[in-house]
Amino acid sequence: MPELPEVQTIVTMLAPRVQHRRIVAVCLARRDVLHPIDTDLPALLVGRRIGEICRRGKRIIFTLDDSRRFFVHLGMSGRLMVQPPVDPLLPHTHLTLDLQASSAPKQPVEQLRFRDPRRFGGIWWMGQACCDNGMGPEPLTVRPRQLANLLARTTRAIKNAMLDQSVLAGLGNIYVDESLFAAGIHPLTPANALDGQQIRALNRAIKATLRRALRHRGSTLRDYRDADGAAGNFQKLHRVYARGGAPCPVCKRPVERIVLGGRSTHFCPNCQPFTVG
DNA sequence: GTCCATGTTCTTTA
DNA sequence: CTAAAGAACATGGA
Repeated sequence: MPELPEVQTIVTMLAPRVQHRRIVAVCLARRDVLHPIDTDLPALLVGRRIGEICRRGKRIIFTLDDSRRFFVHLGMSGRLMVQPPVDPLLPHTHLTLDLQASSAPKQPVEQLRFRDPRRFGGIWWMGQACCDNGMGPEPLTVRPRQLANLLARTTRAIKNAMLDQSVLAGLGNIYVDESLFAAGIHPLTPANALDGQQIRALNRAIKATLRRALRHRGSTLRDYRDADGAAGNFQKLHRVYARGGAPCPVCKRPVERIVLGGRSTHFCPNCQPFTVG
């Protein structure tokens, strides 16, 4: 569910609400969302203050005041919300952190809650480690030359290459389809067959698509909610994603839906012609 | 009952 | 051997 714009929206909201607050209690409802599974989370977290919160790919990285870190990945259905303890605890709430009230600007005791019905997401204890191993560059800042080098290394369909987090970290099914449409590139084009002009178009399309999605607070198809439980708005502006059969917003011919790598892929055959060479 | 889903990782195939 | 394709994971909604 959550791709870069959704994850970034949550991080931006979370930062001012949890930064510098002390964790006074930890409730882990089930262990299998925690990695390594035998991590003693209460011992590591209780008494610590939360420092910086940042995003890397689709990961939300929390740095503690002892410079140790953990990250949360939301998987398909994960949510992170900040709410008062009196709010009813919804099913599939796997982790709750009680955050101390601060005295200065009157701030109530609040809880940071992680819910994830499908449990594709989870919490990863990092310690002092860096989590960049095997992760591709950030799509918002990757240089065209770097993008060209990454894509030249593989013959896979460009759609599959862009979904690979070791190529680019943060894109998912929605933003790959939307970026390829904006760039006018057919999703089945072999990644190493893109010419210089297509690479430049794709580089611009990825950044423009992500920035627009960020302005609209991400896409809510079904599960995604921000840190206050509010839906995103960008789904209303999708041009091809989940619009199979609907008219292309540019040429009005029907958007096509195919299955690629076991996942639905949407494109306009007219605006994204298949050309190799 | 069936099919489908925003992600990742392990297994199988070429 | 490597790269790529496919299956599996768990739950809920249509």
